[in-house]
Amino acid sequence: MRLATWNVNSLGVRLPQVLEWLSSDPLASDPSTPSHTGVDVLAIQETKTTDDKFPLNEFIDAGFHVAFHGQKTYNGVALVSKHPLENIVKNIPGFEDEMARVISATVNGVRIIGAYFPNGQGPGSDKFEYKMRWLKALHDWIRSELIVTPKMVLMGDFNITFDARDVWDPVALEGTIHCTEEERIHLRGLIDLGFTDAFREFDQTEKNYSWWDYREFAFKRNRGLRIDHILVSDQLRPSLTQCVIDKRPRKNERPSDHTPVIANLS
DNA sequence: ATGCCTCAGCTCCTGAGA
Repeated sequence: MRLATWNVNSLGVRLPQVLEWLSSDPLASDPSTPSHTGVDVLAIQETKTTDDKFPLNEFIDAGFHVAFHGQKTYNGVALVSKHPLENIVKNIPGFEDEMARVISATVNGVRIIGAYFPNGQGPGSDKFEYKMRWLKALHDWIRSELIVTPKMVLMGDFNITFDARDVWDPVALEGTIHCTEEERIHLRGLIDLGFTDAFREFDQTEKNYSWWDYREFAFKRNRGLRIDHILVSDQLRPSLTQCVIDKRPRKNERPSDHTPVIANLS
């Protein structure tokens, strides 16, 4: 089962790119790819669209099942799947939140959680405080969910780097948003529940990122961050065979500032 | 340089993103 996550920064703008990407072989550029099929489940973040305007028919016509949880202007998440999506849950149960950031469903017996973690703006801000509360709520919820469905994938735009390898200039950006110790403690807290960062299970080239600022030719200069992640639970880890970042969509015209991350489960 | 792009919306400026 091939899984992917992509912050599209407006599905209204990026829908054609998403459909094109889904219909292509997302790993064709990787010589080690074992097969040539598209993704089974794609988690989308920042749809920036209300549910009544979600392009449901476009995905259905392309042969996909879809679950979505949107809001006006900001946030919004969706799961696009070749297989039926069961037991759909929106946001973190018990955590009061007007923002649409999480959507979960079971596919082929695997619990899949797609999430758009808060940005957090900067340490000391109200938004940073919200990010910390949200991360705590996510951790407590995932801990209990893992008992129910130990085969679990948590993927999305985490808005947190693991360490210096995920940061184009770790010295200059130390302690800034996405790179603070407080955020990384929460990220490691999720790992400690029994997850693996799929990307680091495999040999990767250096300076391998999933997001680049639109400004100052950041992509061309590879000034990026790795903030989009796929975490697989301990029960799924033995079946993990590959994890790559597909940089090709970042070269599109009118690209998202994020690019997809893909993991393969045998 | 609380900027540089990009996107949505009570749209020709502002807030937010990361």
